[in-house]
Amino acid sequence: MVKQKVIVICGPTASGKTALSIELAKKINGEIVSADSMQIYKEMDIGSAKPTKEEMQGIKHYLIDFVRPDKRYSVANYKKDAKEKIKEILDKNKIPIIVGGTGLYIDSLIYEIDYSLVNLDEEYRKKLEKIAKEEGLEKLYNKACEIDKIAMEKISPNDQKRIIRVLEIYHDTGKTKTQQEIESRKKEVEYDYHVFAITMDREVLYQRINKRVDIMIEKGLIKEVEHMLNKYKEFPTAMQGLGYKETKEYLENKITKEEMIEKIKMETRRYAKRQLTWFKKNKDTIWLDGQNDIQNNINIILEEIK
RNA sequence: GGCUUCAUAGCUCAGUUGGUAGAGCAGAGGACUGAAAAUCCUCGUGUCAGUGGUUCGAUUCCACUUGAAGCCA
Repeated sequence: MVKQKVIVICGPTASGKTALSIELAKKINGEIVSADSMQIYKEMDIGSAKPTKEEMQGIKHYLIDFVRPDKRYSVANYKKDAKEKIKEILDKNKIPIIVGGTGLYIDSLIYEIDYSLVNLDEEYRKKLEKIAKEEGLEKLYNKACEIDKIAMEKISPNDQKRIIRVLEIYHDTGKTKTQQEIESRKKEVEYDYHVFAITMDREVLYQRINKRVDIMIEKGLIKEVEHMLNKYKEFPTAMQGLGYKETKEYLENKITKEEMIEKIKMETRRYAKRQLTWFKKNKDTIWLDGQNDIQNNINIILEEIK
């Protein structure tokens, strides 16, 4: 049986994914599944550059604006939710277009990674974090090395998150991370993914990022963050979003407004760089020039998916 | 106008008792399997303001020039 086509459009922040994907969806009768770890959150509209109703032009968007900022959400949830939405769209005889900048989320789909093998034990994680803080990360690092020497060759003694993950996997399953990763990729990839990535001249991209941050401030990013901080108590992941943590620092009088703006710009530029590094890894990706005319890029996509 | 201080990497500044120099930040490259807008790793040659002088040798000492800051008039 021939696999059904799914289009993926990725690329760094501010590269023009939204505009391109909506034009494409109009042209091919598609619907959009977002792959963005911040646009999932409700009330985080300005800072996450969520597309507005007008921008969407009637094109249906999924996995945007549906999680409370005080809830935890992760790739595992995303993989499950996105697979559901893809199926829904295909059942309507439409073409799913995955659009976003979160590389990890995209990879969970295109490599069909199974996250259901391990359960998250928040209590155990907290316990490990406490040990790291009080007795030193080195203790956890050494323990992780005993459990999974192979995985630890690639993990720095300073990388707390990944060290803890090695221990978590072992704690929950009795298996090493190395074993678990092999098992997580046993399933055959269900769809025929065509991956497109947008790039452009670094200088131009950075200018677009700077401009976009200025616009976010004008649109009321500070008010948006103020509102969130008043409404919710905890932010397991939402407050690590770019623009949000810096605005929070400003509201707490830790930095000036100017420092906040510069910091958001700088961190966003760095983020864009990391995104490009991630997307370069996939050798099957077809690269599009974001400075090209949108119709041009759509033609390239149409040619590729014929 | 006079005096003083300063002029070193894109920025902020160390430093060289005279043997051509190094941090932080910025920037670049990379990694990434349940926090991923997160987390982590690697990377430092620049007419040491300019021109002369002293010296085997000057970014370092001296003179002048230019620029900046401060003080006095």
